[in-house]
Amino acid sequence: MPRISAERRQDRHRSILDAARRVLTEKGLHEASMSDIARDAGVSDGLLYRYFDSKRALLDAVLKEFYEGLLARLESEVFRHMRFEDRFRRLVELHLTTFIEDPGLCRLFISEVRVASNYRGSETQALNRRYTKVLLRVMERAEKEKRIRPGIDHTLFRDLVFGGIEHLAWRHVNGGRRLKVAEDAAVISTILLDGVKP
Amino acid sequence: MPRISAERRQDRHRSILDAARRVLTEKGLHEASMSDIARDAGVSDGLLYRYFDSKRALLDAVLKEFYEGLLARLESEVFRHMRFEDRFRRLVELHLTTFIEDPGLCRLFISEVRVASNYRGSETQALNRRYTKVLLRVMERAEKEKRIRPGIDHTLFRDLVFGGIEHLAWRHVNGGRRLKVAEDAAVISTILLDGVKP
DNA sequence: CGCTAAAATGAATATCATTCATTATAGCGT
DNA sequence: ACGCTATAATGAATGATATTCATTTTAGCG
Repeated sequence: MPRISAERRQDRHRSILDAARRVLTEKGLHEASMSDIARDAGVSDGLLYRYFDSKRALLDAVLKEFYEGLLARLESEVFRHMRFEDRFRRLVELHLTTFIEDPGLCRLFISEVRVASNYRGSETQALNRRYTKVLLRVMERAEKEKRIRPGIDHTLFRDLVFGGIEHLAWRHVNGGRRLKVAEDAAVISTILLDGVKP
Repeated sequence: MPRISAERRQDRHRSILDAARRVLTEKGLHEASMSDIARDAGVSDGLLYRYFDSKRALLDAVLKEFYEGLLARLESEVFRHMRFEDRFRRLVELHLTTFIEDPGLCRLFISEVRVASNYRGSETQALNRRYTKVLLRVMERAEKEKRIRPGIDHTLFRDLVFGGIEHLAWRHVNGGRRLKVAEDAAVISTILLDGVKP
């Protein structure tokens, strides 16, 4: 028999998750201490561990929520288009948009999660898989309809697309070259589409 | 008047650097402690700080040495070829080869250095710039000779190339998809070259 | 062969993540 | 309304580890 209501537990959970998102995106994983997060959430240090197993679990939870939103948007937007080229362009544009909208979370994901030693097999990796799977689905369809040249390794092309965009966007996230979404998306898409044309 | 010879100082420096490379590539930055490195080098913890300012400085020194080797090789190999296509293919192949030859150092660079908050303006970034500059030089020449379509943003294309390869190779470094250098390099090069053809 | 400045040491310090003994409290049964 | 108790919440203690610095050792000159 629990002594606090499910609502209260949810509220606490949310306060902590929100605080973690704010503090982690602002200061980065290593600069942000658990005490910073606890203070921001208005709870004691120890309580964090009744809601999350560890600092990393907290980070993972923040990014999981972020990723779920991205995934829903990507899936719903990309398949509105019918032609391969339009789908691909929309995917590139949306992916770039993410970096503009949430540089802090993108930075966190790239610098702390994707490269972590425990990434393989994690829930975050599963989400990342589903996210990039959208492109694979788009390509399978395109190959059937002969819109792309046969014999291209889809996973290799996927890595080229997401890796290339990420690298480009990283400079934006770090305050280097400014990203102009529509324009850059068009250039990237054109190069990559020409690269796989029949 | 120093009480040890320059040779001895060099030897110590090298022992520590070698130990750091071994320990850091094997255990990763956070799992490896300064004591681990000191033990491997056969010196006391404190002495590390008479040769390097901090753990990060040690990491940077290890990667600087690594990068200098890569750079020398890239510059000497790529410009042996005269045609744009051959230069580009060679660059892609060499870059992929690096991930096969030194997965530990590549992993360290990607996960700990390129994403670090103090990367901008660092010596390592300068080396990275020189490294990727090779591609920019190749492209400038190619554009003058009309081997690539005009109006392509070279830095954008550069990010696409290095980002794409890195992403692909990351799976290799992490024990995922196995990299077949010659074959994968050919596929990547073909896609990207077709993408910028006049 | 002692002297001294620099090299080398390793115990002490500071900073966290995490744990856990202790205290506070929600809400049930009476 | 009022204890009672299981759970929530706390925050000081623990352990790990980067870094510092007072102390010890040593190279090699006069």
